[in-house]
Amino acid sequence: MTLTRYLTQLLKGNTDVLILSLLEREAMYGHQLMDELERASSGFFKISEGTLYPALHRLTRNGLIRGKWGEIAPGKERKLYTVTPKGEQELAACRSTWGDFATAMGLVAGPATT
Amino acid sequence: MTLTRYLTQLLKGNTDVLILSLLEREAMYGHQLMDELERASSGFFKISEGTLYPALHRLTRNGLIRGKWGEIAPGKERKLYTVTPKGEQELAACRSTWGDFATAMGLVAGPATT
DNA sequence: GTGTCGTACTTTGCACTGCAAGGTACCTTG
DNA sequence: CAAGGTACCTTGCAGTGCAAAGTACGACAC
Repeated sequence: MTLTRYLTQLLKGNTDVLILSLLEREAMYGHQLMDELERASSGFFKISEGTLYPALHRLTRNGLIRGKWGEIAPGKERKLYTVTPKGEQELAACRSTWGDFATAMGLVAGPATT
Repeated sequence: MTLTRYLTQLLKGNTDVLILSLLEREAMYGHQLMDELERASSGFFKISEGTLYPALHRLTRNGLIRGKWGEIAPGKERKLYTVTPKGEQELAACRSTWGDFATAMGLVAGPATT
């Protein structure tokens, strides 16, 4: 399906924004993020581990989030991620950019007389 | 600038949709598409040749558009592209997908209390 | 205890796309 | 003729999503 490919490309870049948005609400660990993302988007977004973990490491490397091992329950160690101040700024900037982008898309591809 | 990188990633996949949308209105050739895209988006989208031509060839290879050499004026040969029926269908599908994607983005990253 | 399963984290290799840069050809203008 | 602009094409690199494979550990059944 070529539509699947389109979706894959659409996700590019937005993965980081989605992760930051979720972490802004609440600190989470990897798999929790995957589940929350799917639920928050009503099942629309389903990212795989091969997408999520590299993204988390990338965001960490860029100083937008920070991960700390912690015990979420007796005997349960998880890597909890939180958004840094720099991450907050970046997220705000990306939201603005996304708005502009969506507007421009509407101008060009929008006049769908559908 | 990391925002520039974000924009680059956002464009991924959408290049094809933008090109199809413009060609749906009117047959055009390469450079004309670059100019029209910039104008139609109020200067927001500025794609380079290295993005445009490979995209045109990709769309042609997939049977979504068709290019024919023609004389647009005495002594001026240009490669004019038109959208095929398959391209029209694809474009409609992509528009629908784009709408769903934008909606999902709003659900997750939307609550910008900015 | 042992085996099996599910959860959690990580990494590798591939596929796709945008883009800077370089190349060719033609027409126009000085 | 030289210089510049327009138009088309190609190459090499960078960034990202993803399938797949690997490791580790706790929970459960037997």
